[in-house]
Amino acid sequence: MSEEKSDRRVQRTRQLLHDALIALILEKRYDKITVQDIIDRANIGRSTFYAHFLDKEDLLISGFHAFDDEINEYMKNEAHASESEEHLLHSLIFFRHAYANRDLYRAMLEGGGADTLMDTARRHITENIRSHLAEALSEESETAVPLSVVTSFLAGAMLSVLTWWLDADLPYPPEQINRMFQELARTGVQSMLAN
Amino acid sequence: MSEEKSDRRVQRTRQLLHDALIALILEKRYDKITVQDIIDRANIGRSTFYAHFLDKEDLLISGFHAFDDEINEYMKNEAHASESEEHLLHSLIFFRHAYANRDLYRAMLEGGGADTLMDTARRHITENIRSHLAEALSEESETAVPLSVVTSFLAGAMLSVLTWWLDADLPYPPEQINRMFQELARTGVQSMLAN
DNA sequence: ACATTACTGAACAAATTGTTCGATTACTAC
DNA sequence: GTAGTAATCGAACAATTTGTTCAGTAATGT
Repeated sequence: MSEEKSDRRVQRTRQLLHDALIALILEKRYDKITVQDIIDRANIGRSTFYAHFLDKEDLLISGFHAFDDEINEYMKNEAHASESEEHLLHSLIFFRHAYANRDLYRAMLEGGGADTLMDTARRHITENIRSHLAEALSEESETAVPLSVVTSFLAGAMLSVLTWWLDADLPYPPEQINRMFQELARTGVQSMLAN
Repeated sequence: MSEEKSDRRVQRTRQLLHDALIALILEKRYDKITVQDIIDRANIGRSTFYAHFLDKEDLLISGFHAFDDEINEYMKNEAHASESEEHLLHSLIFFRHAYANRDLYRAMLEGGGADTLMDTARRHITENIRSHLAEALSEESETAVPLSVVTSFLAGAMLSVLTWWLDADLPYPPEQINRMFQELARTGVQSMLAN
């Protein structure tokens, strides 16, 4: 797992640019952010920017890849720690990770115009859910609702609740919001209406 | 309900511009579309464009308002026709309306970069669900899960399933996809795992 | 300490945006 | 139908933004 980038300068430059972009996304809409804004904030020369990234979006995507690696690492470490039989997807891990990285998540999920990130996040969660569901629904159990629909249902609900939670400024701890989500996902809204 | 715009020219111009934008969104990402693209497609002069709209986004939003009015009209007409006691939200109406206006919905939900529309759509659905739920959960029924969370859960799931359905090229009729959604929303995933 | 590699900053063409204005055309009301 | 009003056209414009180039300077690794 040795990093290929030995030169500190490239690490610093890339980090500064990523940080600057995240900070700016939290301030204004992604599509209103210019390359000039980014390099001013990062205090990096114009030509240097283009030496590292193709354009603004390349920086954004590249930033997400780093994030992607991190969350995968995070999941590997936390996966066995959580009682996975009990839950129908690793949602707690997402809530915990979002809790620890609020700003990044906010930038990702609310940052206007940066739906490349939203899409990637959705794909990520969707994949997680799909694999999780696939083993839960052992082979031939034919259900009335196709796997794709269930997956899309849960992924959408998950992302939406996550976004609401961040938007509302984390009114509950990760464990609690996760319990609510799991409850809704498992038994549906019916139980709430039955009293 | 008289229209204020008597002059045909302005109606034509605005319509042409709206149509051109929708067509273009279905072809390429919203943020890659220039004003020049739009007026070329619509065959409208540059100065005319700016006589009607502030910029590209203004055109987009204004287009959605027309859509917004239409779906409200649609819901008023269809609402009593559907047996609303049976369902926990008017999802069937959305599925039907999306079925009848595929292209517009696709442009709205998948059109890269146009998340202004996605947001508005989400807000619209959220509002619908909230009011619907509010009366279902009569006054003081204190539930473990707050209304905001349920609302966000259902709205996200609804939008996600709707998008999946459009993406998959309408593999089921509106009634069927709606049944699946209602089933998942009402009884959750539990029932599927219990066999 | 030395060779290598990255960063700087200024200058550049190209594309895009949003505005202005006089000439032309279409519309409505009468 | 015609006259007056209002909308459209199109060309020209400054201002931004983008992405590239290159020679000079600084930092880095060995």
